[in-house]
Amino acid sequence: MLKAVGQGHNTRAALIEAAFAVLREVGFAGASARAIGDRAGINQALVFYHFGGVNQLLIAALDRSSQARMTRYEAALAGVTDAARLLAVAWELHREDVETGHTTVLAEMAAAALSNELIRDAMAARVGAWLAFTTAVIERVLTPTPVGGLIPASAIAHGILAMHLGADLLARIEPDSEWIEAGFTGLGGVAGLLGSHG
Amino acid sequence: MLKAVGQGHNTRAALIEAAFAVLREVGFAGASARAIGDRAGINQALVFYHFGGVNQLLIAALDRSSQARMTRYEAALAGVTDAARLLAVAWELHREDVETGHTTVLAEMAAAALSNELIRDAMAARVGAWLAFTTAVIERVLTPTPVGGLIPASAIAHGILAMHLGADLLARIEPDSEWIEAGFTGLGGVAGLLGSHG
DNA sequence: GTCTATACTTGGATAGAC
DNA sequence: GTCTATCCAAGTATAGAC
Repeated sequence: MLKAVGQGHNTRAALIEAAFAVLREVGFAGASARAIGDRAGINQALVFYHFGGVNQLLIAALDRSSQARMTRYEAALAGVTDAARLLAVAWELHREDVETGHTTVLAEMAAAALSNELIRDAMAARVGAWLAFTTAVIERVLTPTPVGGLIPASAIAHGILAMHLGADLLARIEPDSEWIEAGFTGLGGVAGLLGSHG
Repeated sequence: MLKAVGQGHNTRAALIEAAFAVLREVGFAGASARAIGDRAGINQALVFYHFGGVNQLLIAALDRSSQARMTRYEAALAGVTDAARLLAVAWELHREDVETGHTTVLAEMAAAALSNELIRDAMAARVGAWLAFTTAVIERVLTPTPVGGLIPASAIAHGILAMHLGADLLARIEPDSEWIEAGFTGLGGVAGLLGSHG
């Protein structure tokens, strides 16, 4: 099964990386084959040769982003069982996501999902995986606390993902993002308040 | 100051309404002058005559949407002072926003703000007003409770807006939105837990 | 596998008739 | 104030040379 590919793999990877960068910087509306090709220093025709279309390339970029972050999240949250530590790690992971643009790309693809069936289906698969993962973590950490019985872990997971995406949208307009840190530390206080009589 | 305008006002209003509808259904990416004109049964050239460009029309639609909802919110939240009632009213208002598409339009414009300065500035003004309003409500209701001292009202307001927008993005992909109601009722339970020893 | 060239489509925007 | 006609720019997609 030796495939005598030359530059093929490199080009594919370069296009995926460029697609990610363009998606991050000018969003779905600006993510044309030309913009991505230019960004990668590669002819726009190769977008169609390698991926069959622009949206398919964007989905490939989403997949790579999502997979990379999933590995990171799994590693960072593996041993976490108490709520205080979960908040600290989650805060760090969120910051990483925002700074590296992964959240922006996810939010842009979610926006694009409104009118594009291909993207919507691709997003459904990825988001489903994230919800399952987050629900499992929440369940593990929150079940023994008093909040555990009040809100289903799955509902909390949905809320976290929504907040994650919404925070990115908000940051484009209101660059002052201190509220997130205030929220994380404040939640720690609330957890203490609840724990003190659990 | 009698302006002898004939159809002008009607046309402007029809275009704004059509812009809202298109934004809601196919998002910013699909909101072209032609799409909006067709939707209104009006020639696309009038978009430029009346508004100077597509983005300006979209901003006018955003403004109308935002203003209409602001009046509604002010009326609905005027007399609310306790947390349980706030949750109930907020849940109803959120549902209205989602069903009528106001949230989707806001989220699409937020997505567009990434690469469009005009839209970003317009959004900044509107979002600023919403944050101020929400912060005031939160402050009034939450200050006397134990949570009041832990998280600044402004941070909570940012979180609520982020969740509002994020929930809309999520709903495009995961149509199952029961988690929101579960979250609202769950929060009521948490409030009770905190109040029982405040 | 990559490039150039090109056909085709859509969208922004303006000029000019009515 | 509204419409038709039109120009121009940008984007998708394919064919064919290398």
